Amino acid sequence: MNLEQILRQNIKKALRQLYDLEIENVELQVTRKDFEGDITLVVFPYVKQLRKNPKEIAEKTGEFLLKNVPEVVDYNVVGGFLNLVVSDKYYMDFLNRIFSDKNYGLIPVSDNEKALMVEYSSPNTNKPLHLGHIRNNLLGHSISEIYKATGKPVIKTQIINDRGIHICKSMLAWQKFGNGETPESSGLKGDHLAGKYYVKFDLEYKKQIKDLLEGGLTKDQAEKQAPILLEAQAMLRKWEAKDPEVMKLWHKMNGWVYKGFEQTYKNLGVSFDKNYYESETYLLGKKVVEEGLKKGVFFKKDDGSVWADLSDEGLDEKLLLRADGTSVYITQDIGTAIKRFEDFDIDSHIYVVGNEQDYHFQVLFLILKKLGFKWADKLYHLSYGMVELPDGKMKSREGTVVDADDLMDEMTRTAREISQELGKLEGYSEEEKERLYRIIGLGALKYFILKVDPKRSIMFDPKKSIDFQGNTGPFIQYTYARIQSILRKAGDLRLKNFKLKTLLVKEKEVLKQLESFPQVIQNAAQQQNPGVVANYTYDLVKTYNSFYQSVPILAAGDENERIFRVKLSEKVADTIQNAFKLLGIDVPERM
RNA sequence: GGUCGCGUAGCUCAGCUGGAUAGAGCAUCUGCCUUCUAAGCAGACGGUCACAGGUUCGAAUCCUGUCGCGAUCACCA
Repeated sequence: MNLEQILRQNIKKALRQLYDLEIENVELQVTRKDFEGDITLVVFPYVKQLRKNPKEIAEKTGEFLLKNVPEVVDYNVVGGFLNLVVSDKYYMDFLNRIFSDKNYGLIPVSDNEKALMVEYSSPNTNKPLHLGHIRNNLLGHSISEIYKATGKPVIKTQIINDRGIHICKSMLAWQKFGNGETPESSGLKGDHLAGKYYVKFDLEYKKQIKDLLEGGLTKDQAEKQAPILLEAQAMLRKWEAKDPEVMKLWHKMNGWVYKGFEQTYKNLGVSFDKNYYESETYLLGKKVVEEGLKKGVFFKKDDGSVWADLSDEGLDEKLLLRADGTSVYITQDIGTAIKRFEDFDIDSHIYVVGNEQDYHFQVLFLILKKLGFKWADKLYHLSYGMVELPDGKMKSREGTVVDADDLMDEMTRTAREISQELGKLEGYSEEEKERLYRIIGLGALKYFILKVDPKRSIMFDPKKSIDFQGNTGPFIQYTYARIQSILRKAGDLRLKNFKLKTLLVKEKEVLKQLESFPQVIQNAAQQQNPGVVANYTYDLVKTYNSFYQSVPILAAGDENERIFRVKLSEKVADTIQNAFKLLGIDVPERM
């Protein structure tokens, strides 16, 4: 039982014995810095029922706790706030209790609980990944790790949008203008190569539209009749008919792209347990929709198209199958969801997808519920905000996207420049240095993105570089590295036992921070927000640095103090590492 | 127009399951490296929590309305 539970229990007991009052909620909060104490009970909620003044209730309760709870060694009352002072011994025992647990705060994944599936990334295979995908990937990876740390088994997946007209566009452009160019011949990463031809298609398409407009066609006509678009549509039909030539080209170019994605994912530090491909699942949904039609869940219009009527739920009618029988986006998602629950023993599913698709998921979940799937109310959309540039949203057509690979390289470059300027890496090989620059550069990038509440949009200004000072990844990594330096010098002090009478305020502050880590993980999972972990880590580090700066550790006069402070420091470092693991950020031994 | 989300310091963000005087970082300014790594620490400056009502002992937080920004309402994905 932790301190908070002990206190809650005893406060209930106190009110019962003192006033014969049964209460549900005990409102505890961390005592504000300007007051003496560690934990504060707010007694206002009981005032009305008891018809006594808050000060008296607080006094009596404080007295009771002081007498009956060994961890409470003093109290004071300010207005309706009862500030409790917790014994130093409690915190020293706490440190001893958690010290040898390297995974402090992380609950081992349970083997008898059903898994949660998390879908993220979901790229198109016609262009490289950009900053928007980075946010998506980091959120997906981090939320998976956070759930695992609460003991929940997690299966990470992505749906790869590998078919459709947009894929044909880059294929066609490569066929027409590529002259057989390959990643090997050009030195381009496969996904960038495909992206290059996707852009080429668009240029040519625009040119043809312009010509047609000059030839006297309307804008609408020109957009629909441009020869290159007609060719792309013809190619899609051939693809659906499994034309060998087209399939061969499709396999070849997608192969390039997958290789490129693999490298980007590796650099970003994310991975998947299972891939789903749209080309393999897009037919599944059709069957289910047709069954739903028979059961009367959906209806057919005169032209033969199939719809879901969601007007009872306050939404519109939604198309599920076109008049010609072909499927639309949501049809495929229906099939994919069902397949996933068949393929794996999962009880819930999170889709990490941008908030532009809020409506889509609302509809998807409703339809699955209408179809009678029990798990339909265990589907969640982790909806996150867009990454915006100073002049608006990223638009791939307008060339304003921030490329994922470029950005990671740039972050590494910045880390290298700063490191070299500071020049603290004597004795490191070039290889070790380069690895370190990556850790720091990516740490800055990942923290920058993950510290923000997912539902908010992020402002990214390419002209301003991401900070490496203040509330940043490198700041926290730096604290970790500094502690490692101390631990290297501390020898076997960490293994000894300490005997102390009292703690300094700064020491106690750090221990209080450490104590809340497990609860922070629970909150982060519950809110599906890695930012909770990021901000906690920052607070922990701030508190530790303040201690570090004002209290000698290895230079302390008394050996018991040295032992205690080394152990405390080690535990802070462990916790930084564990917290950052949840964010997918590495920590360095030196920097 | 309907629906959803957001609006906190010059900028980027915490705080939002109601609690004490609204917190950080960046930027600007002041101190601190002969002692464990100064990517640090200590401090100053900076706020009508978009606005107006309401609920409450108490509202940045909950409710209603207004304004502003964004997304969405496709036989695109």
